[in-house]
Amino acid sequence: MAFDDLLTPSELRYVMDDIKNFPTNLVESSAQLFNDTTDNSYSNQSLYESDNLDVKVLPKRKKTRKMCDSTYENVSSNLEILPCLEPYPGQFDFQLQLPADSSAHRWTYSKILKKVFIDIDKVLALQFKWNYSELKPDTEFYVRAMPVYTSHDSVKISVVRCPIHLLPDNALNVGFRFVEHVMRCEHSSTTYMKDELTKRLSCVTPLSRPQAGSETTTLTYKFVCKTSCLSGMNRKPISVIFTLEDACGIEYGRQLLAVKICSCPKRDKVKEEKNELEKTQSYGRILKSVDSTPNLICVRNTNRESLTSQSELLKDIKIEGLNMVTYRLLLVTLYDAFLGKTIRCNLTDTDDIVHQLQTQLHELDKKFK
Amino acid sequence: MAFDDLLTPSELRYVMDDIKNFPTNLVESSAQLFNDTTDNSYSNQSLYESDNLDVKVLPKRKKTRKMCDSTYENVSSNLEILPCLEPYPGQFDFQLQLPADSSAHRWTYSKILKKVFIDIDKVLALQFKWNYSELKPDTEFYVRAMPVYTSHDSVKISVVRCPIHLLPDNALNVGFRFVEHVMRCEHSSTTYMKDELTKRLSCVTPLSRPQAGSETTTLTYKFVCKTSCLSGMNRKPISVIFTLEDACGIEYGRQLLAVKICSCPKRDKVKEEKNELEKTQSYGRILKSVDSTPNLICVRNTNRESLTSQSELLKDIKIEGLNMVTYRLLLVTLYDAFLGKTIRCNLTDTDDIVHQLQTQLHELDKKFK
DNA sequence: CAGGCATGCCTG
DNA sequence: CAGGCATGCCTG
Ligand SMILES: [Zn+2]
Ligand SMILES: [Zn+2]
Repeated sequence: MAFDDLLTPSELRYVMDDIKNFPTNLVESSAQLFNDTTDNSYSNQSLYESDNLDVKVLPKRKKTRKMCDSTYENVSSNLEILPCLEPYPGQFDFQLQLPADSSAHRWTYSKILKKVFIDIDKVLALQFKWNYSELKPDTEFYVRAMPVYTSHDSVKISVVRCPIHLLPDNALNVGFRFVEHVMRCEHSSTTYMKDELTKRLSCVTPLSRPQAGSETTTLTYKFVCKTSCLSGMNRKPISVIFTLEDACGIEYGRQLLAVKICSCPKRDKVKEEKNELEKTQSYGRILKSVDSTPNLICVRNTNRESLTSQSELLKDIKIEGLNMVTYRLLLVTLYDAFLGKTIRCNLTDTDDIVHQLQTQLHELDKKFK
Repeated sequence: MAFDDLLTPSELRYVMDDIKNFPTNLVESSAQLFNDTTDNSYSNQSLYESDNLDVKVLPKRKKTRKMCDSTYENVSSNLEILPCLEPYPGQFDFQLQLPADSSAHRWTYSKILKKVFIDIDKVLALQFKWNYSELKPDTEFYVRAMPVYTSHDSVKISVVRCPIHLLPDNALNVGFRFVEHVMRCEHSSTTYMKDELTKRLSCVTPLSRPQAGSETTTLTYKFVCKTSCLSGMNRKPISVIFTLEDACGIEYGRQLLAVKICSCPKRDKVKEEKNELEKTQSYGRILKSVDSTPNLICVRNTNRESLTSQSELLKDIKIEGLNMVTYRLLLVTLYDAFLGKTIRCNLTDTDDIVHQLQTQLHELDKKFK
C-alpha cells in the first residue's frame, strides 16, 4: 500500500499548511455522506418475527397469551385456517436442537438469524428432546414436520413443490411417491400426509426414545425444493413447524425452525447476517455500499501490517492538531483512495481502516458543528 | 470533487520533491495492473458465430461453400438432423429487416452483436422483403419461423417452452392451443407445426405482397418464454431461422436473427456489447473490474466541468517534468482516489479520467522500461 | 468451495 | 424505467 510510505505525518503537515483554499461543496457532500444514515425504522418488525422462531433458547411461554391448543388457529374473521407459529414446549418439554458442529455438515446455522441455511437434497439432522419419564414405555409418540411461510402475507398459502422439481424425470422423484412434499424425513416409517381441510402437506415420523446415554433422538430431513424455486416457494421465507403428537394426532408441544434452502448456504448466511446487523448499526448504508463491491466478502490476510501502520498514521495525524479543514480534506481523500485501492487490488481487509476513517470524520463533524 | 482544489500543480511539485522514499512493491503491483491484460485469445471464435447471424447487411453467399438445399443438414455420422444456420437470400432475394426506430418499441437491437433483445410477450415486428416480380400474382408464399439453439453443443436440441410457462393457468396459455411453441406469430392465418422427424416446432405464416408504396411485408411475432427459462431454453442463446417457402414447404431463402428474451433487454444489450468490446480491447480486464461496480452503468451528467479541469490538471502535471517515480506514485494515488470517489458518490462520468490515468501510466511505463 | 457473473425482480 | 439486490450457476 502506498499511503504510509507516501507521506509521513510531518510531511503531511507540510502539505496541509500549504493548502490555502478548500472547496465548500466537498464539505457538503461529505456531510451528506456521513449523516444520512438514520433510516432503520423498519428493523423492529423483522426482529419481532425472528424472535418467534427461536430454536436454542426457548422462551418461556407468555402466560398473558392464550395458549394455542392446535397448530391451526381458526381466524374466524376470514375463515382462513392459519398455522400457529408460536413455539411451546408443552407438558413433555418438547425441544429441538441442532448438532453442535454444523461445519461438519452440508448446512450452516445462523445464531443471529436463528435460521438454517441448507442446499437442496442435503441431510439435516435434528435432535428432539422430550420428557417421557412419566409415560408408559410403550406409548408411541410422533414428530410432525410441516413447512409454512413465515411472512404475514403468505402464511395462508400452503408450501408445495415447484413445477420444475415436480417433473417425473427429476432424479429426486424417481422411486418416491409423495413428490409434492417439499420436506422429507429419511426415517423409513414416515407417513406423508395432506390435511383434508387446509391441504397442507406434512410428514409424521415416530419418535423413538433416545438411545442409551443420549438425551435426544435424531431424525434426518431433506428439502427437495429451494426457497427460491419459481412458481414454488418463490423466495418466500419459510419455517418448519415441528409438533410432538400422539398416535391420534393430538399435539403436546411445538417448535419452529426457520430454513432457507439455497445453492450457496454459507454465502447467503453471511449476507443475511450482514443485512441484519446493518439495520441496527449506524453507518449501515455506507458500509453496505462499500461492501457491495464484489471482492470484499471473503477474508484474506494480505497487507495486515501495512494496514496497521496506516491506522497508526491516522492517529498521529489527528493528534498533531492540524487545521480542521485541511485535516478533513485529507481524511476524505484518504477515504476515497482506500476505497479505490480496495477495489482495484481486490483488497479484503480494508474494512477496518475505512470504517476508522468514517468514524474520525464523523467525530470531527460532531466536534466542529 | 476535491482534486483540482486540493492541490495545484505547483503545490503538487512541492509535495513530490518532499517524498524521499518510495515503495518498490507499489511499482510492481502497478506494473502487474497495467500489463497483465493480453488475455483475449478466445475472442475470435465468438465473433465467427455472430458473423453467421448477420441481419441487416447480408453477406453474399460464399460460392466455395456448398449450398444448403434444406433447413436440415443430415449429419450422417451420428444420424442427427441439424438445422442449417447459414443465411442465403436465394433466387427471390429473401431479406429480413428490423424497423428503423427500435426505441419506439419494446425491444432493442444491437448492431455490434446483431441480436435482438426483447422482453417476454412483447411484439417484435419484422419486415420481410423478397423479389416476387417474376411470380404469378396468385402464387402464395410463406414464412416459416423456427427458433434454434446457436451454440454447437445445443443445436441438436429442439427449442420448447419451460414447465412453468407451460402451466395451463398461465395467462399466456389461456385460449391458445399451441402452448408448446416458444414463438408465436400474431397473423391470424399462422399454422403451428411440429416436424415429424425432428420434433422441432415452427410457425408458418402466409407472406402477402407488400402494400402499395412499401417494399416490405411486416409480420409480428411474440416470444412466450425467456432465454433464461429453467428447464426450458435454460440460458442457451437462440436464433430464429426464417425461411421463405411455397405451399409445398419447399425453401427458397433463409435468414437468421439472434434473439435474447429477457427481463431487462436494454441492460443486457449494454452488458453484452461491453463484454464483446472488452474481448478486443486492451485494458479490458481493468475496465471490467472498474465498471463492475453497480452504479457505473447509467450515464448522468454531474460534475462535468470539474472533471474537465481535472483532466487539464493531469496534463499540467505531466508537462512540468516531475521525477518519474513521484509522478507515477501520484498517478496511482489519484487513480485509486478517483475509483473510490466514483464508488462512494455514485459518479457516472469518471470513466474518461480513469481511463486517461491508465493511459498515462501505461505510457510512462513504456517510456521508462 | 470462492470469486464472479447472469439475470429475475423489487423499489422508488 | 434505473438502481440495486437476490440468487443460481459456471469456472478455476
Ligand atoms: Zn423446486
Ligand atoms: Zn418459460
